[in-house]
Amino acid sequence: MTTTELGLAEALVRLSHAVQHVFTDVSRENDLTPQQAQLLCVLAAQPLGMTELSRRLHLEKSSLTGLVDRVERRGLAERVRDGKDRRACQIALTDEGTELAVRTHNAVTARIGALTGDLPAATQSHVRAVLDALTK
Amino acid sequence: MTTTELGLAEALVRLSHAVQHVFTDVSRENDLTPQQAQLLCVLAAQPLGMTELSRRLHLEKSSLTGLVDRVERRGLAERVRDGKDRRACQIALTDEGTELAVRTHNAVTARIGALTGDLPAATQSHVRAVLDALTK
DNA sequence: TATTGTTATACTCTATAACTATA
DNA sequence: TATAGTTATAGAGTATAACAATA
Repeated sequence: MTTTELGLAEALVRLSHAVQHVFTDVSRENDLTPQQAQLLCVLAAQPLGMTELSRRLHLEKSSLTGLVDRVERRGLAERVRDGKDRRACQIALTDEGTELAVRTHNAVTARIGALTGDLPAATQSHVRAVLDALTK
Repeated sequence: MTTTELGLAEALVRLSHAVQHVFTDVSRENDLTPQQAQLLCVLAAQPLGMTELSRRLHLEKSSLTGLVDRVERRGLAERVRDGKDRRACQIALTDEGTELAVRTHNAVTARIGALTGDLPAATQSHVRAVLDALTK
């Protein structure tokens, strides 16, 4: 039977929309577009070059140029020229950008955590393990 | 402990991004923007007015006007004037729009189903039940 | 007065194609 | 030649504010 499969896929899509809405709302409250917030969250882990960022965000490099321009103009990130390869640069968050990235990330996980908080701990860790396996 | 909660929330966010990418890719293959595809999928269930659509898509009504204009211009949907309330209209898919909505929906669920298909049936239904409860 | 939907305006986001500079 | 990133251009998506028409 494929009923179970289809049902799960649809549940994942619905869930994704719900998460998306939370992310959009939180971004807004922090005066960021969802795209800017996502960029900041990716860069919070480590600085990255344009090509690698493009790959991670599924965006054309030319689309990224403007996005990075705008967060740089706001003082949230900086293009740091690479010493070895003079074509390349690393996009690094400023202190303000890092602070905003952390705040946004925490607000998103807190809001989603509020939804999942009522689930039994065993259920939470089971579902988490399954989802981790899917996105690995 | 909050470790489990946070871990689950983060897993849900990662998963949401993965689903988002699938949705974007499929939309593209069907010559639609992700926003247009989402609109079509919502309308596939039933025609809706602008105010109700705005609520479901988390968009301002003014943003929706242009989105509906573009799908209407492409012949995928139509504004049907309401007989009772002459201010209102229902947005209804054309046959072509319905066909495209179904194709997109099926492609998305198939692609996500391919990811989840390896899971044991019991795991699938368990996770589905949990996710359904979260987005209810 | 309240509600339904649109218009006007200003940005942001995105892709394609062509480009510069460096490797 | 290939790669890193940008520019030019065009269109799509979005919000805010002001508006028209109907309830």
